[in-house]
Amino acid sequence: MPWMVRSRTWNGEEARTVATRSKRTVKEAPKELGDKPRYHHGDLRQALVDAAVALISEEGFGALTLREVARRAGVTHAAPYRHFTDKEALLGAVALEGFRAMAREMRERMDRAPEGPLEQLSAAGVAYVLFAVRHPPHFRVMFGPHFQRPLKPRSPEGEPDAFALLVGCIAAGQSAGLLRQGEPRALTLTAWSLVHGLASLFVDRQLDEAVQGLEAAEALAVVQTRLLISGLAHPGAGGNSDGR
Amino acid sequence: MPWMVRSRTWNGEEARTVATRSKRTVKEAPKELGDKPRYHHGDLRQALVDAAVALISEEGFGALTLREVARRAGVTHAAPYRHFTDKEALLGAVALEGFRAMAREMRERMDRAPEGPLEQLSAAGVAYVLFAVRHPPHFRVMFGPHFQRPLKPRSPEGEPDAFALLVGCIAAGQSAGLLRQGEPRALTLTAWSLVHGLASLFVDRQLDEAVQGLEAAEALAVVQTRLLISGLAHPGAGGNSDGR
DNA sequence: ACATCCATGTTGACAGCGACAACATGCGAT
DNA sequence: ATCGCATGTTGTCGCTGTCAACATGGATGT
Repeated sequence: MPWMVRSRTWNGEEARTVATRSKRTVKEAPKELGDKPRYHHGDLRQALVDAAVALISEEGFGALTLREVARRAGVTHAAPYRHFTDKEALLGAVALEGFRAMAREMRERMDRAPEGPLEQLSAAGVAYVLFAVRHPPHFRVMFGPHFQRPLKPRSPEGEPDAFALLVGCIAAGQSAGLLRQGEPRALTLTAWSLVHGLASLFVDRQLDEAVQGLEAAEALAVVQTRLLISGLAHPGAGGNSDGR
Repeated sequence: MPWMVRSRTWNGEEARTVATRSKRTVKEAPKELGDKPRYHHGDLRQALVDAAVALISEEGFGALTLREVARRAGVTHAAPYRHFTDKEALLGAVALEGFRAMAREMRERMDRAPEGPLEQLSAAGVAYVLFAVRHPPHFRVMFGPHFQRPLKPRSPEGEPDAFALLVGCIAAGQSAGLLRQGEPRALTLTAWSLVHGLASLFVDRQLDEAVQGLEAAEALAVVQTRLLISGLAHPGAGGNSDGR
């Protein structure tokens, strides 16, 4: 997962171990060998988050078990409780990581795109869909039914989240005269719904088998975003005028 | 849940019992009284599906337990295995019921709408969103991450499913000259993504608190569907032409 | 250098869960 | 009236989430 940044110091050897060791018990290695298992892990919290993501990706949501996550991280079954109050808190950390990474990927793709508001909107929408396609576990945890309370998606730092990026694009397009006027929140919801729906359909495998590849997903996202923009750009003649 | 039709014979007394008894143990009533608990339930399969939906609605997904479902249906913990091979099979029955009900609600609203292809498309889209808002447990099970295999959503009988209804509306609008020409599948995917995204955002409570009511949801769905149609109706000038 | 504190990890336990096997019951076909 | 088999029950197993009590060792002040 190269898009992931370590928040604090990270032991590379342990990271490789986590990525390599699949399901075997941690006790397989004698305690006196070269990769000595230190009593204190170093960054167990991040290791648990990574292990949870990998486990969801490999075995599905039904296999997501706090004990298996601990096993993959090389600790005993109660160690996660020193970093997360319960299973839902671990999933909350995964979701927060996802929200931050999605906003970052959107910002990066917008930086690489031309400067026009429409191009920026297209880049943001495509990046939204591509994040879901590339990181289904994060996306599913972020928007799935796994939390009791609404789970504030806003990133706590000053960086704008995905929704704020879309809002900014729409507002810029409107003030530049490139998008139809009107309630900005309605247009933003349209754009958000479209990209979110497309991403959800991809992640939940509701689409044809032909469009399951990564480049196919990108092509489809580009086409859909272009359709969205050309629809939102249309200035007048809004809808059928019957009041029903 | 008045929209639900019983597939086979259904004992009204037992149904009321299931709807009324919340969490108490079935053993509370002596075995010799008026509502004698028959050894054979009558329609335990449907009762289990109903209990699962009610449980998800009341306590959330984390509380969905085969044993609690059995408890609510008034049977012991192993009885569900006579009707479903495992927990996933019970959820599959919930999903199938949801797909059928959603298609039916869409057909009903389309029947009540005016005859034009655009009005039919609008009715289908609004009904799609409203089904999700009114029946979140079904919607979440239908499109959630709860199944290992893709879960064919097509209804086995001859009735058209939700996707087929959208396809038909788009094709009719195109042949009537009311929607832009082009690949029908792309336009259909646009419409599907929009309504699916809007429905998902509603169900997952990602929207502002102000738009959580049922009538607010319907108003928003109407606005969004109208935006979609006016966007798709625009005949030419499709998008920015740079190849990125 | 060294004692000490406390964040971090371990061991053990408990109730609840999914799933299976063996058994019991009674509806419906004969 | 009988009786087979679909349907429901009882008992069990390994696993899970969570908590309490205990163990370890890195950081800190002197």
